[in-house]
Amino acid sequence: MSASFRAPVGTHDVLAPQSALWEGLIATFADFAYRYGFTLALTPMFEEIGVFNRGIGEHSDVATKEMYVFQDRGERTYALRPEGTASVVRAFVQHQPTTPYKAWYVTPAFRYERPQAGRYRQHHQLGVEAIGSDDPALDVEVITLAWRFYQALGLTRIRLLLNSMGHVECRARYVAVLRAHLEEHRSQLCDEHATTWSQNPLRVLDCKRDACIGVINDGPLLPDFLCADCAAHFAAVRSALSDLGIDSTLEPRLVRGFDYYTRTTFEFVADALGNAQNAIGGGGRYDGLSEQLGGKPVGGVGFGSGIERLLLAREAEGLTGNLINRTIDIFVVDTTGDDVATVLVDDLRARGYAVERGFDGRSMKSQMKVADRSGAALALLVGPQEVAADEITIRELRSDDFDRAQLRVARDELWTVLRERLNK
RNA sequence: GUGGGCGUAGCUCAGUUGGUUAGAGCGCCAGGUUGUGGUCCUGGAGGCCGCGGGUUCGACCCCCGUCGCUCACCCCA
Repeated sequence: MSASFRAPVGTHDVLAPQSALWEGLIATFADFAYRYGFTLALTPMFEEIGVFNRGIGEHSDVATKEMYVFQDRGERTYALRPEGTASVVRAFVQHQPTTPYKAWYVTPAFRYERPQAGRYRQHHQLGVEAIGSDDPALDVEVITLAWRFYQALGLTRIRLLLNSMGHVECRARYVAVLRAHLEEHRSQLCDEHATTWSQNPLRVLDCKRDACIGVINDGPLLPDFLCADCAAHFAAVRSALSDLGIDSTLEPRLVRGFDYYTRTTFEFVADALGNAQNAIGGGGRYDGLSEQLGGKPVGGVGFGSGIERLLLAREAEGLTGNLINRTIDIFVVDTTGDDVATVLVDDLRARGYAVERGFDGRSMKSQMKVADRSGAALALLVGPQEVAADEITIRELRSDDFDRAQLRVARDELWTVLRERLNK
C-alpha cells in the first residue's frame, strides 16, 4: 500500500485485463479511419504554447488554468497538448499536404484540473481531422465516422447534438445581440456569470444553472443569425445526416469550449452515463484555425472522443465483451528444463499461435495451474517421456470430456492435430 | 481553485467504550505417493493499521496537520 512512487494525481496505469479493451477500441477505430480514407498522423505531445492558446482561445478555461506549461532547458515555453486538433493543424500548416488532408490520431491529452469520475489530468483521445476544404460532405463524413464507430462499440444510448456557430461575421453579429441581451438581464444571471458575462458571452450559453438558463431561453439563438452561405452549409449537413438515418438534435445553445469552432459544431452524449461527464466526443469546423497558425485560410473539420469515457459508457450500458481477442491459444508446460520446449514454443509462434509457457522450473502441477489461469485452450506437455519418444502430450483445458481431454501425438503430427483442435 | 466521504495484507473488508502477539475471505506460493489445471484439504509468505506530530500509563481506535484516493461544483473528453 505504501509504494514509494505512484502514478501522478489524475493519471492511471492501464494494465491487463483492462488494457485489452483499449487495444480493441483503438484497433477498431484505426480500422474505421482506414476505411473512411484517413491516414495516421503522429505529432509531438507538446508544442510551443502559442499553438494551443491561439487556437483554443487565450481566455478559455483550458488555456488560462488547465494547461501543463513548462520551459525546457533552452527556455522555450511549451505546453503538453490539452486536445488533439491544434497539433494536427499545425502539422498541416508546416508540411502543406494535398487537400483535403484527412488524418486520424490517438493521443494522451493533458489538463490540470481536479480529477473526478470520467475526468483526469491525463486522458486519451482518438479522433480525425479533415483539413483544407469547406465541403459540408466532410462535416458529414466526420460525424458519420464517429457515429458508426460508436455503433460498432455496441453503444446504443448516444445522442448527437448539433449546432452551427456560423463563420466569423455571423458569430460577431450574434455575440453583439447576445451581449446586449445579457446586459439587459444581467441581474438575473447566476453569481458567476453576473460578473463574467461580458468577457465571453458564449460561455453563458453553457451554464447549467437555472438562473442563466432562464435568461438564455428567451434570448437570441445562434442559428437565427447565420448568413445565407452558413445557413446553406448547415442545411446541407443536416439533410445528409437525415438521409443517412443518423438522428440529431438541433441544440442552439451548444457552444463548445474552444474558440476556434465555426459553422458546424456537435457533441455526442452518452445517456447511460449519469454524471456530468457524459460527453463522449465532440467536434466541429474550425475554418479560421489554419490561418491563425500561420497557414492558408482554409477550412477544416474534425472530432475527438475520449477513450476513458467511451469505456465508461460501454460499461454503463452493460457491454462487457472484448473488442479484440487477447486470450492465448497454447500453454507449453515443460519439466525437462532443456531446449526442446523452447524450440517448440518458437515453432508454434512462428506458425501464428499465441503461446505462453512455464518458467522458473516449476513443478508440473504448478505449471498446469498457471496454464489454466492463462486462459489457453490447450496445454502442451513436454516432459522426459515425451522427449524420449519424440512426442507431445496435448491436454484440453476447457473440456470436461475426459475422452477428449488428453492425448499423445508424434511430434510431426502435432500441427495437424492443433489445426483441428484450435481451428486455426 | 472550493466542498463532502474515505485511507488496516496484492484485492474486498472486520477490528469490541483506546488495553498489550492486528484478523477473515479471495488471490499468491508450497505440499496432499509415483509427471497433470479447474473442486477439496493442509501449511506458508505477505501489514512501521498512508505519513508526521499531540493527548494518554497505553493509540489501528481520540485530536491537529499533511499526503493520497474518491465524489461533487466549475469546465471538459
